[in-house]
Amino acid sequence: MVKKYGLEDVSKATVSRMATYLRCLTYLEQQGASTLSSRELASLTGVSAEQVRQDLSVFGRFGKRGTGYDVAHLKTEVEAIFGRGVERWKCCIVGVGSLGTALMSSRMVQKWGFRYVAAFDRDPRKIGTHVERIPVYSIDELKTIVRREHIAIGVIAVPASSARNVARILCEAGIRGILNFAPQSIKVPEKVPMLSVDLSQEFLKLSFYIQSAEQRAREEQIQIDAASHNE
Amino acid sequence: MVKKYGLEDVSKATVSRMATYLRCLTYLEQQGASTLSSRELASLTGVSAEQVRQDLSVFGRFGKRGTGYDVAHLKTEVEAIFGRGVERWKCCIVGVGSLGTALMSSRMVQKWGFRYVAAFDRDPRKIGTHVERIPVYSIDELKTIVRREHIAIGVIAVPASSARNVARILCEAGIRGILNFAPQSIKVPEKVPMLSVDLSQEFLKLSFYIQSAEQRAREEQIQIDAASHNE
DNA sequence: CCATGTGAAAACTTTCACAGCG
DNA sequence: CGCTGTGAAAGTTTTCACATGG
Repeated sequence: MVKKYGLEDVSKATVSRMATYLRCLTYLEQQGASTLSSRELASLTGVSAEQVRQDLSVFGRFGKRGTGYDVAHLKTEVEAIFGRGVERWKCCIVGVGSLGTALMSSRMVQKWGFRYVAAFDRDPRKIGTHVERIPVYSIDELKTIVRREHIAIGVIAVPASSARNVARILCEAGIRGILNFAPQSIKVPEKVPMLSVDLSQEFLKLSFYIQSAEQRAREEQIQIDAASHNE
Repeated sequence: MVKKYGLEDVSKATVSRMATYLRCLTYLEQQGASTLSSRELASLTGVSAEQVRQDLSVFGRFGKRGTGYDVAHLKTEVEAIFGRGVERWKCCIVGVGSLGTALMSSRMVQKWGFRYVAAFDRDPRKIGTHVERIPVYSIDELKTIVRREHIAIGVIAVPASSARNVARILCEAGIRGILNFAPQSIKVPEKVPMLSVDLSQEFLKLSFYIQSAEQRAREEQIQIDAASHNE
């Protein structure tokens, strides 16, 4: 039975992997690849082949038995799952600091149909200017502009101390989803999806894994030493 | 039995949540809080109280029954788990574009003991300059400088097309861990921990969740309409 | 004969329920 | 009496194994 996506709850992990598959498919299409097997896609993304097939089967049956998947076709299907073609997503960014500016200059994001139409800041020296051709407004104008321009996505790139207030204003303005880059836990109404990316947390996690890997390596070394001692 | 951390394999999700707890504990300490219960920490981070207790119990027993946890003490313990005090982590950044510059100016990262000591780029106009007081070198000097300075963490902030090559050079230089911000799947030896953050993937995931939430809302509306029609 | 698609088993994660301690 | 710490249950995700179709 072919499942139709949307209704059923797709796991977070699957959504995350699907985005990775899409990135790989884009890369492969540029490289001129025409077909690929689940095993190849698995090896490129670092998951198992069964996982790739299981993930894709949530959304439909895209492969040909004995052959694999058609790169261009699968890419189109996965793009559709992420809403490409349905509409172009209008975005705004709150906080025109170094991170905000870096996000606005990202070509990658634009490539997937996301488009910044406004930026907001509190600093009077920034208000009225343009960053990457995007006009910078006062935060006081946020609600009016988000409503008027039908902005779908709000990106929070302000310091932790203002993040909660910005999230509240975005929700009141009727934003459809939030991407939070401030190092602060934020509660939003359940109907407004929010994803948080905390860059400093990634550093902390990495340092944990480094210590963990090095401890494992030391323990293996002790095993080897013990074994050679018993020779 | 009190488990000692390090040896056992802690799940990725637990490591991630521990980093979030640490962020909250820092915030609470600044706010002057002295103790907190698992339920409070849970509510602040959006997980269940049992989850908080289960996560913490992997590393030890830090609470007092009937009272909860001492904020300052728990913060110290969690910091220790992430390697605070053990050493200060020397970092380098490869790719002095807008994202690289934004990462270098992040005060947050420095706060946790991470310290940039070198930046690398290919652009001759950037080589020899300083960004945020950090010297910019040619990528050709990477191996020498990483080895000489004992740099632990390499941050990849170059375009996707150069990411794999940069990762290879970092590994050859004996880097201990990698944080990859390039939208590219990279393979590194198993002994070198690597975390990848793909900003454009976060946008894609968010658009999936927005559509998913809005479809759910529409279906609920149909339910309500049907119910009122049957009155 | 090859590789997908998929039920079922295994592994893992979260929640539950409550014993035990301050 | 309240809240932690923790085995065990429930729930979820991943892997396995193989039927099915090009």
